[in-house]
Amino acid sequence: MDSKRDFFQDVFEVVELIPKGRVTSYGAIAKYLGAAKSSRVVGWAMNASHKSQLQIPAHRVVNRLGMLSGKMHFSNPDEMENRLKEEGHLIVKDQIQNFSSVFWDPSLEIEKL
DNA sequence: ATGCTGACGTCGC
DNA sequence: CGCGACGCCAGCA
Repeated sequence: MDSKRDFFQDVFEVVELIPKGRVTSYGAIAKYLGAAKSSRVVGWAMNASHKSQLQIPAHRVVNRLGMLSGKMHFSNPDEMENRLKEEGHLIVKDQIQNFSSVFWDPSLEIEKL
């Protein structure tokens, strides 16, 4: 079965599907993949996203609190915050304001094939 | 080859 | 209600 697909690959596809102006959390992706307890691995996938040739908008992925917990891992920490601001998000203290409104739940937006 | 850490989240006390 | 510990998977020393 293809269910053995790489966990990272699934994460990459979901993250790529995040529409501009929206953000999601590691846990949301993990749950969508059926691994709510593997939220850490989702973050790890983001780390690999830089290695991947695919352009993964990792800046659109934040923690449950809407905090840019992974900004420090970007080429430039300010890049994540800057990009989100360009998409119309308001960042205060490295935290996305109005996070609930811009939150994008894959399990709700993406139709299961 | 083995063990620890790491971009989180949930459960337990 | 607040703090602590565990779990998950993969990369790296």
